Amino acid sequence: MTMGTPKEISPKEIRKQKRYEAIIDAAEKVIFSKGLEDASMDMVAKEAQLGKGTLYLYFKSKNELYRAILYRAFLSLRRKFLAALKPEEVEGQGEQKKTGLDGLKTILMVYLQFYHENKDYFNAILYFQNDLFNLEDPAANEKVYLEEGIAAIELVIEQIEQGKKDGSVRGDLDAATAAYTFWGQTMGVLQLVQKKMIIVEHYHQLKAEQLIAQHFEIIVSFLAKR
Amino acid sequence: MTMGTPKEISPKEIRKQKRYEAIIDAAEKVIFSKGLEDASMDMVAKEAQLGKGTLYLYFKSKNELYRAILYRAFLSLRRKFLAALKPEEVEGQGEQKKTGLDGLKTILMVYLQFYHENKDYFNAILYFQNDLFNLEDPAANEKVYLEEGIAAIELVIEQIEQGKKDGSVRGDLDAATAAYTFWGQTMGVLQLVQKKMIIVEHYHQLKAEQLIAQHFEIIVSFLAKR
Amino acid sequence: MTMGTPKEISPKEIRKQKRYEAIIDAAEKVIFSKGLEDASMDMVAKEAQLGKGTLYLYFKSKNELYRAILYRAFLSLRRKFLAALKPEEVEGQGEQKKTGLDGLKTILMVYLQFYHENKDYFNAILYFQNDLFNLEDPAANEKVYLEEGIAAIELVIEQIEQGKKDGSVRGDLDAATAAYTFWGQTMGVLQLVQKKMIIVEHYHQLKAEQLIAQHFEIIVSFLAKR
Amino acid sequence: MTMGTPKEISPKEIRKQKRYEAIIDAAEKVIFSKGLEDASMDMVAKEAQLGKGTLYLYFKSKNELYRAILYRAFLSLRRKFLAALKPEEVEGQGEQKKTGLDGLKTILMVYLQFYHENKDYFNAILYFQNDLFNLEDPAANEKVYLEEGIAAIELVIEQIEQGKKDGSVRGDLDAATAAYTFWGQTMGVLQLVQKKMIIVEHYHQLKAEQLIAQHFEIIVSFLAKR
DNA sequence: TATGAATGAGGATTCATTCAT
DNA sequence: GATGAATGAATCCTCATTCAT
Repeated sequence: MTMGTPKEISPKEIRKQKRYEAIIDAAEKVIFSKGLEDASMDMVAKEAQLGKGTLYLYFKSKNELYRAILYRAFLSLRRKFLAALKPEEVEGQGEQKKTGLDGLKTILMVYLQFYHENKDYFNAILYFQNDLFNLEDPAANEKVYLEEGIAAIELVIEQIEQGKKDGSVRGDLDAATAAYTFWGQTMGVLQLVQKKMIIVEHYHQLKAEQLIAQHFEIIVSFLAKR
Repeated sequence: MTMGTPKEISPKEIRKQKRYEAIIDAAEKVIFSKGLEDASMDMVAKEAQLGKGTLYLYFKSKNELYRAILYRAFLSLRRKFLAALKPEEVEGQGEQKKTGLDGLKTILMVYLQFYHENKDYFNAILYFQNDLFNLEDPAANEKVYLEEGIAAIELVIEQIEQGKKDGSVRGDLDAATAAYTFWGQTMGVLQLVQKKMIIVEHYHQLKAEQLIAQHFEIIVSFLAKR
Repeated sequence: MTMGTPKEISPKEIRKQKRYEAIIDAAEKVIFSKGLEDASMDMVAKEAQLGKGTLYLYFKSKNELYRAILYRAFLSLRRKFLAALKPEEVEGQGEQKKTGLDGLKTILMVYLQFYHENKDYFNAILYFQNDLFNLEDPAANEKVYLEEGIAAIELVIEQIEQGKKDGSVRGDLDAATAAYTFWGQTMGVLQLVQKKMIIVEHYHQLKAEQLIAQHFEIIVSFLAKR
Repeated sequence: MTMGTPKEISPKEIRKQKRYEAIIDAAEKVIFSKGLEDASMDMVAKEAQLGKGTLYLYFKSKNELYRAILYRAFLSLRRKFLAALKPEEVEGQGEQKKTGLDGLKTILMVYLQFYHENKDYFNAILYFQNDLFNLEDPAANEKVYLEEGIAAIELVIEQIEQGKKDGSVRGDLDAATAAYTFWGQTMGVLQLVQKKMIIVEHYHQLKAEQLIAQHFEIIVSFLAKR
């Protein structure tokens, strides 16, 4: 960010950027605690200690503000993926080679961890998942958040392809198809766990961990099959 | 509900029941065409040709009305499951024995068909799935719809257990755990297909059918494993 | 309901009608004192001592409310026309025959009086006059106020035709054309008098009455020409 | 304005004046296309490629900006009057003598032409006409636009007086009174034509041209009377 | 001079629910 | 039982104007 030379960001720009982030911070605080629908722009403005109009200087609608949060959510998720995938440098041995399957397991683990530790961001993604979405309508620059999400999924695709190459993953898969299917399945299971576990527990005495473990097993055993 | 004396339902009761159903009919028409949020009680009342107050004699809130629809959705789904599972009586041969695995495949197929042919009910279920749910809050009698949903899942559980017995399904599964996991995964994949396929198609040129087929393969191959 | 005599308005209907009028009363009070733009529905509701929502039970928009006022304005104007045109029964002599020209003079006088004594209604009409109007958009039943206005103008047309017949008005006129032209001219002069007299007085030391008298003379002398 | 020393206008002054006009240009573009209410200062600033604050260096309010447009409108109208009144120099014959009545006819024709060809400016004047006006409130220098309007009317006054002298116009008129009355009448008829012709056409099958011709006839016949 | 970031008041409308009749 | 009139909270967004830089 502090690039050194070429760009020389003006202090004005910096202040602007800070405020931008501060508004998202405030929005997160309000939206995560009240829910998107029940959070009003007034509340966000108050939380951010800014005039309501100022919010609209930075985000042209409440939805845009939500998308900024979504962007953060996807970005955070992808970064965790990347961090976890980065070959660990174990002391004295250099890099550890990881198979594609290992990578996929890692991603899955990270996802579950993300679900546990970043419930708010996870819910933002979940909300998005359930939102009917029209690709055409928004100006191109508003789709950044979307591309961040796609980028996260592409990491899964890459690992599947890697696995196909290194033999850790069955070779007959279409990587993209499999990746999206896994994605959907995983979101579905976590949604169930997140929103309906009380019922499941009540009627069948199951624990979230069981479902998650089962899901994990299904995916991994499928990938590795044969 | 009116157990005890099965016969002698007063004509009053009958009229009441008819009106009850008529209101749900009206609610479905309105809600399915406008969406839950955008459908007002006024519209439902008009559609049902009843006073708005009357609605509240039968359903104590808009949500209750939605739940009645949800009940129908689950009921419809379960009936389709049952119908498809009923051993076909092929002429002259008596019943066809079906393995648990066959039953599970059938259920999955029926589910997919349900998704295609009953989008409205499917969406009702999907909406419910995404709704934070608190078991405690509603009066006991409002949970009927829930139990109908549970009953549908229990058909899955039964088939898994049947499969374990007849050897068509791997024996190490916990039936309930697997059933809920499958349920979650399936809802997740169909949610993705339903709400985000435009994006998936746009970025990775996939078709809904591919994801669904992949999902089907994952589940079946897992069940049958070994 | 209580049939008896064909019309027999139910007390409910009466209450409804009363409230309807009461709302318009309140709206007039608020709108005439603050101006249409600056009058809020809240203020009207408060003035009417009703919930804001109730207003919308009777008028489906603020504009509709304004139109109800406009209707009253036109109705009031037309009634004054009618009352003034009604042949006076002078004691002992029976009806006075009035020529068309007399009728037109009467209408003009009444209009001027209306301008003086019903400034608020006059301004409502003036505002309407300056409002771009689209015939197509409103539901038919919303145009009642318009037809009331048309009816007022038609009285002018009738008098011109009457005058052509009885010879008091020049015979080469197209009654409708003349009537609308007079209407436009009169509104224009009164608008000037109403809104810009201060300026006219300041720069040319004229009085409203002079302009009005001049206008009167122009019209009458034209009508009677030859 | 800058009388006194006609020469030596500093380049600074020139730049200032240019910018001043450029802002009005931008304002016209925006206001004429969106309407006064719907045009925002932001839009004007963008159109003028200036900072929003800069606008306020040249015009102390949005209204002031509108008045500058109004000034142009009146100026344009008056210039057209002047141009049309200027005695034509027909080749070989020297100047044509024109009577006052001719001049008044000319002015009326020009006005109608102005209405047709400069609808935007005409509407600006119309809007002004309908605006309640308070002579006291504005700083003296803001009334320039007003005086431009007055100047236009004074041309009418002059022509009436000229006509009284040369016998083409009846001698018993008060020139100022008549001029303002004509002005009001004309604005009224054109307002009707501009805003309500759809209705008039709908209910009485009249055409704008008919009303305008009728108006013309009324005025001219009145002026020339006897 | 020029800028443009910040402000915050302001308003029409909808709708689930109640309750007197 | 039926009704439907009444309620009033709740919310997004715009925009003229100011003022620190």
